[in-house]
Amino acid sequence: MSKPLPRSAADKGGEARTADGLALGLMARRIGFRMRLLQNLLGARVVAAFAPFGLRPGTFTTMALIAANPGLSQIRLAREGGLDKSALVAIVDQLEERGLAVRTRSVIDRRSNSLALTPAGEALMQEMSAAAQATEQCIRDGLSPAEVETLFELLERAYQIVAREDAREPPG
Amino acid sequence: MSKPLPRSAADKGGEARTADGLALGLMARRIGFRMRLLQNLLGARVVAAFAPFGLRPGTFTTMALIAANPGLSQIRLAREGGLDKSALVAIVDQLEERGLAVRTRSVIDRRSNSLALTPAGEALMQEMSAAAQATEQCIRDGLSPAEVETLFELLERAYQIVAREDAREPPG
DNA sequence: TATTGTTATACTCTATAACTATA
DNA sequence: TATAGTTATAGAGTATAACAATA
Repeated sequence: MSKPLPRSAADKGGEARTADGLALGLMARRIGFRMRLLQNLLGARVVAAFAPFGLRPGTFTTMALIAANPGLSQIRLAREGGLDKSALVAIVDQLEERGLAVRTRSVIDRRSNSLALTPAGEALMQEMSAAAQATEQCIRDGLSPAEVETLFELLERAYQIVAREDAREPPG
Repeated sequence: MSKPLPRSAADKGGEARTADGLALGLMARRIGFRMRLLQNLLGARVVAAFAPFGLRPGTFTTMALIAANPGLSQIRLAREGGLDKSALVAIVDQLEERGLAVRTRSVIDRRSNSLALTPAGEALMQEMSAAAQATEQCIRDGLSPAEVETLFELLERAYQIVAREDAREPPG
């Protein structure tokens, strides 16, 4: 408690601060908090970028995961997407109403739905993906290509580390 | 659109997937989404770690920012913390009721409150900070010290890049 | 006239439990 | 008996607007 924290590259030249000059204090060395600061900014951009499409970020994520995993069931999508299965119902309803996705009863297990995007859904997803990537383009431009890869790699490894530990002993 | 994405270190050996094997598709190259995957896991851990204290993560963040910025006003704290000023009233109320923080009218501008932690608030914040750091310890253990520093540095630089661009042209 | 803190209100998300049809 | 999807409902979180005190 009395030992000083090691001075990191991230706060050399003084204590780490927000863009408006607020000191981060104990939050400076919290990975989760540092990610959230960045996501607060990116999230606002994504909401604005998706507004013309009339869909929310979570709905787009749902579309992208369906597209990448044809025949995906709602229960699995809910678990992986970090939302409740009941919350997903409204999202899939909305996608069906707009003709972007379809539910078909699974022939293997008739309790579950096989989800798939329609061609219109595929097309819209590609458009929205481009809009979403544009919100992060400044990061790709401001970092070197190698640094961008390093960021992806470190986020991936951190995620796998935590997921593996959770698998042994869930947090909830 | 027809150009294949460059194969990155983060998804070498095949498409990037969640811990449960779901393909990420277009989300694989989204910095915001990759951070959110990790935060979904960390967030559940932090909520569990804070439950014994009877406080939520946002309340702890508020305490930490007050501690690092003595005399902070509610309006500035709300702006920086990414929440509405009206939402902050309930949080500060709760901190005052539990004797963890105090409001004093600013002598410079009597419209604004100067926020400060009480000694009890300082002590609890230190305890909660240790509990929060413990939720991320496996990442610090699983990555090398240099990699941890690189992760902090890249998150910091990405944040500053986006914040600087937002300052020129806000997204909302 | 603009800003800080507050209150009230409405809206959205989320969490929980129950219900059905299948297994 | 357990699971996938659905529905209903209640609680928490968030956003908006209005107000009093102060600048």
